[in-house]
Amino acid sequence: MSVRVRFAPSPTGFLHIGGLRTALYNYLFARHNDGKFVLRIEDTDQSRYVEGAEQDIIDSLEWAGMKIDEGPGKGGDHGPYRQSERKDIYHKYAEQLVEQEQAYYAFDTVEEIDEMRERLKKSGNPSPKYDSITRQSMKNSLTLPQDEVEKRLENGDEYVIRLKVPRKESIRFEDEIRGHVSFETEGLDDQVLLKSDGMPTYHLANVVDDHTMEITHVIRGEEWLSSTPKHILLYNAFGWDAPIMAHLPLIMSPSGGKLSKRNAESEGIPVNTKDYISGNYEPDALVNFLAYLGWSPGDDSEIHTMEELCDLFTLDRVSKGGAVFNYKKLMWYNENYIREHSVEELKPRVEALFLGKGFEIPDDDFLTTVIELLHERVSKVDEFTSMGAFFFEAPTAYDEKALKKWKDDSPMLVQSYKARIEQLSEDEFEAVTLKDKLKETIEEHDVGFGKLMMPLRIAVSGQGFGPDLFPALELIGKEEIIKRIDTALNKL
RNA sequence: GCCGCGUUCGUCUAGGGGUCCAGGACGCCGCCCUUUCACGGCGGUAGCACGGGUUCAAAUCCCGUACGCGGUACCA
Repeated sequence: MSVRVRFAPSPTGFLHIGGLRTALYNYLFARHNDGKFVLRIEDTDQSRYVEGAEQDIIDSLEWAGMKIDEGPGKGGDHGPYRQSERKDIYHKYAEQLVEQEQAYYAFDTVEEIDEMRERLKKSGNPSPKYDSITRQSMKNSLTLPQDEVEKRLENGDEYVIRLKVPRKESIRFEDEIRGHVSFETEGLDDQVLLKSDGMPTYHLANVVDDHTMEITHVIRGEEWLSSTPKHILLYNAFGWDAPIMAHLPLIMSPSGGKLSKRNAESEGIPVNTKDYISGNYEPDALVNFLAYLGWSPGDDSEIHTMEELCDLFTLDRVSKGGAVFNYKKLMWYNENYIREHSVEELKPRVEALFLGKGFEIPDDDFLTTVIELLHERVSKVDEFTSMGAFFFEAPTAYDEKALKKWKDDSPMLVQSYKARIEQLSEDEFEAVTLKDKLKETIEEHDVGFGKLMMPLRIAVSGQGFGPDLFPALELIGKEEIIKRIDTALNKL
């Protein structure tokens, strides 16, 4: 049987980075096994539906380099791939369960259920359930006379369909990642399968879809582990074989807890994939990083392309414990990938970034040189424009920290250097010569290299760090450099 | 509360009874390279949650405790 996996997010907002990793593991597993990667949109909660979320999911997957085999907009033999378009299917299956007496209609209002729970709580039951005991005193097709049930149905009274969860039964299953897992049905509510708005709940829709879409492996976050017995119960009720389950460890925030908008952004970690896109992160770096958050190939390797990851990925190497998101490691990956990308690869993106900042690029050689000069020093592609702005315009301000290196003798030294390079013709204004002139200057005044270097760098770029200075001076050109030195001498 | 899952350096992890006084990576620190900033190279720092078993031998197996996380909805 060929492998089919699915990524099944709900369109309730932008795609979360944890969701992206779940998608990634599904994708890697599919590719590794020559299987299919299906996207299914779980839009059964109309109140939480967010316009544009589905597109965001699709865009995010594409950006990260995951190709969908079947899904909305893409098509396939198992559609539709949006749950809101499969209502009839769920109805049919829910009714089937009622007929089989494995489920029943319930007419209780939310208020009535709350009341029941409150009452039981007061009488000492800490976690009251709508279960095999309490359902006997509620308004449902198990307690109401047959004709009243029919009348209510005909009248169009609101109802839900609930699963008849057995009273005391052990549900055991094998999880690919965790091994043996078992739950008792005691402690489970009679799950609502069909909501009063006609939509299925996650549990029903998920099971029906996974079965009808012929999903072989369910790879999802650990937050679903305790729902799995409900799903097993459903598979059993339908007489279907359950797919193989694999529950992934959660991605945690450095401050503790499941990575969420709240606890992540306060740590400087973007949570939505779109933030990584607009933040100019390298998709292959993020993918590499995410793959290693909860999985490792077992050797000492760290850097792998998507293709290599597809090759290496197996579920038995996924770890069980939650993994804390390490932003610095992500940045390390990002730097690595930038360095691995050639100047030619980088060029269009960097050009767009510079243009976006309103800088005019004189010619292609100029851009090439700028990128070459900054290539090894940049950890995110947008730093080309922050670190490299001075190639295009004179510094508008001088970095305060850098200014500490602007000492009493700095003006004199800079002045002295300026006098020397002013003598140079345009042709002579090149890196080697400029460096020689600096040597001459420091020798004359008997000071160390840094004594002149730093002030010069500050005068020209406004910063205390940056690319190799002499080629930068050459690129910017004599006239402009002299001008910047004069300005600095004036201001500082 | 109840149920479930987890726990190896600060973080991601390797390791699944002897080869482990625990290996790699990020971070941090130091040195070298570079008369600048980086890159790079080299080295250092730091860990088997705790307590009981089982065994000649336990990071590895079992039990318990602690801690963390998740779930407990007509949300997914």
